[in-house]
Amino acid sequence: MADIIATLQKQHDELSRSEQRIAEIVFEDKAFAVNASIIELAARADVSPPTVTRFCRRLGCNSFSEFKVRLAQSAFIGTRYLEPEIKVSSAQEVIDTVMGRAQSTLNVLHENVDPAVVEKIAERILKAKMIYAFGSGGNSSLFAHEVQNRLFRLGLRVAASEDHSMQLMTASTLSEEDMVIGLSISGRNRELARALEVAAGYGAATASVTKGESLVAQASQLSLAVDLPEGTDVLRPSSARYAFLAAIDMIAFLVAIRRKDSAIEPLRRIKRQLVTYRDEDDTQVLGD
Amino acid sequence: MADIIATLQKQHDELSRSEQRIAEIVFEDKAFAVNASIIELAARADVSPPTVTRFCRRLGCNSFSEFKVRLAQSAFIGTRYLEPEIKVSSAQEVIDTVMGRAQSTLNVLHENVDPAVVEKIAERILKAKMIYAFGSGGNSSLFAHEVQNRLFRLGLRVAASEDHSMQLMTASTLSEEDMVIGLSISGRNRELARALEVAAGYGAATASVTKGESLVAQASQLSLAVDLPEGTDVLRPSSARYAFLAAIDMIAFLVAIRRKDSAIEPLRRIKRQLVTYRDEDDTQVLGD
DNA sequence: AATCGATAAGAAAATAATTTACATTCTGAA
DNA sequence: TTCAGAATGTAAATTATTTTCTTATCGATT
Repeated sequence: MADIIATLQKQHDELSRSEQRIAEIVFEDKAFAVNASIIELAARADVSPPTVTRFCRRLGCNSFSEFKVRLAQSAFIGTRYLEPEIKVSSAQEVIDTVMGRAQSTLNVLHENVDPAVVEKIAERILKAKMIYAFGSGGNSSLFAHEVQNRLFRLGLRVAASEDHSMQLMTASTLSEEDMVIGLSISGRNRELARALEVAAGYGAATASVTKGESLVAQASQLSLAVDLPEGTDVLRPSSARYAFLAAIDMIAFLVAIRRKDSAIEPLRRIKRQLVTYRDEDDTQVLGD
Repeated sequence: MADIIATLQKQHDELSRSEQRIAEIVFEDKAFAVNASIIELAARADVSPPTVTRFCRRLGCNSFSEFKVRLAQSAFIGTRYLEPEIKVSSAQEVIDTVMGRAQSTLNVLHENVDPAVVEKIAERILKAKMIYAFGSGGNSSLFAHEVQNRLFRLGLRVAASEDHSMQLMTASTLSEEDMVIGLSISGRNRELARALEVAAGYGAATASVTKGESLVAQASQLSLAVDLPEGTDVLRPSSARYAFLAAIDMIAFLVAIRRKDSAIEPLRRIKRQLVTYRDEDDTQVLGD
């Protein structure tokens, strides 16, 4: 069941004028919307109650109260994120803001992610003899290491690189047995796009997790689109991080499931090593 | 406004017998309670509707619908995702599972994070002349780099290390002007705990983001507790990642706000370099 | 420009949900 | 046992919501 605010944003253009007015108010003042009766909300939007009911139906709810419940379930979390410039100063406000943005970002990804692409990338990973994860810049290099971190636990051969030159050189040594996964938030990493093309030129499979339609997306055979609105406030932490982590999570999780039997043994071994070495409590997280 | 489920548990003993029966049902099946009408809920608890109204009032709500809204807002609603073993096989199920766990993990963090500690760590970071972020193992080393990635953008001096030996050697060179931030999911990283103690021994400030009460937490002066239930299924991706990322996000965000004026300039510079070099569209994410 | 069809939106009626007011039934202490 | 007070239910009143039906609006077509 999708987040109602996300649905609201997505369907905004398909709403009638009155409905958009309701949407506006809901969006602007969720605290009001969540507590108001249908009559109050209708009055404030200057429409009739039946229009509000129709508005709820259009959003996939059976009734106004179902709408309110769904709104309450997401409003709490999402409130702050969508409003561009909020005054934030106390620690509690920072916490709420960070959480709100993270949640909202994940919701946006959830709404837009294409299962077919996740499936295809996972399948291709399973076929590869060796996998290279490429990403540069503070964030995307992190993602490359995350890919490595996740896949090696499944007993796959995988290397990560954040170095453009290494990426390019590596790409030119590949063959049909190899696969390159490119990571880029912006999708404008020219060097990465080049490396992907070179790799493909030598027969390697290429995939990316990046902005849809971007340079990097176009340079790869498979591309999982992660499209997120990024604010303009320079102080704003890039909440895209959560979405990329989740995207990688999805791919890795599916790979794990698809090769379940052969994946358990490497994990067991890693775990045993860590436990033996560190202490006896084997509930600890794999590899910290 | 307190969480309604928490209120429910706290006031449990002061409720009458019928009210306790209602509480029971709400607690057992929140999904039902949140969607049911007062009549349905009353019927299921085998009480009359007015008793339900009285129950709501006792919990500090003015009406049944206010109660429902508060219930829907309760973070506990999200915890259904934490239920251990769901059979997952299709890509869509994987996506839903990954998203659900990520959201739940974030909810748990949101519930438990201590704003005072976030504030203290941020304040201490602002005082330090140099910051070292230490973490090892696939996940925690990622977090160390995340700390570095976030703080250098604010114009702070920061280095990350995932190497135990380097951490220990570095720790022994520090002074009052330095600060070490230790990252560990499990909190059982003995080498990290040692490095933190050594650093403190030489007068450096020490903080950690790790499991509460753990070895690493005890070894540091300030510790932001991130306590999450970790499943036992070895195939399960560690959703703790999201919570740690968020925890770091909170600290970095607060640091950014506290030194707002001086933080904008470094960010502006980083951005200008990237834009000039890469392309003209300056909406791209800082550092990809 | 006139007309048709489709969609949107409101009015009023019908229905359903919730609350209030009041009556009854318990419970436990004197 | 009896009585005060709390707890609960019944039924009425109120309020909220939805349905049905009508009117208005807009755009396309002739």
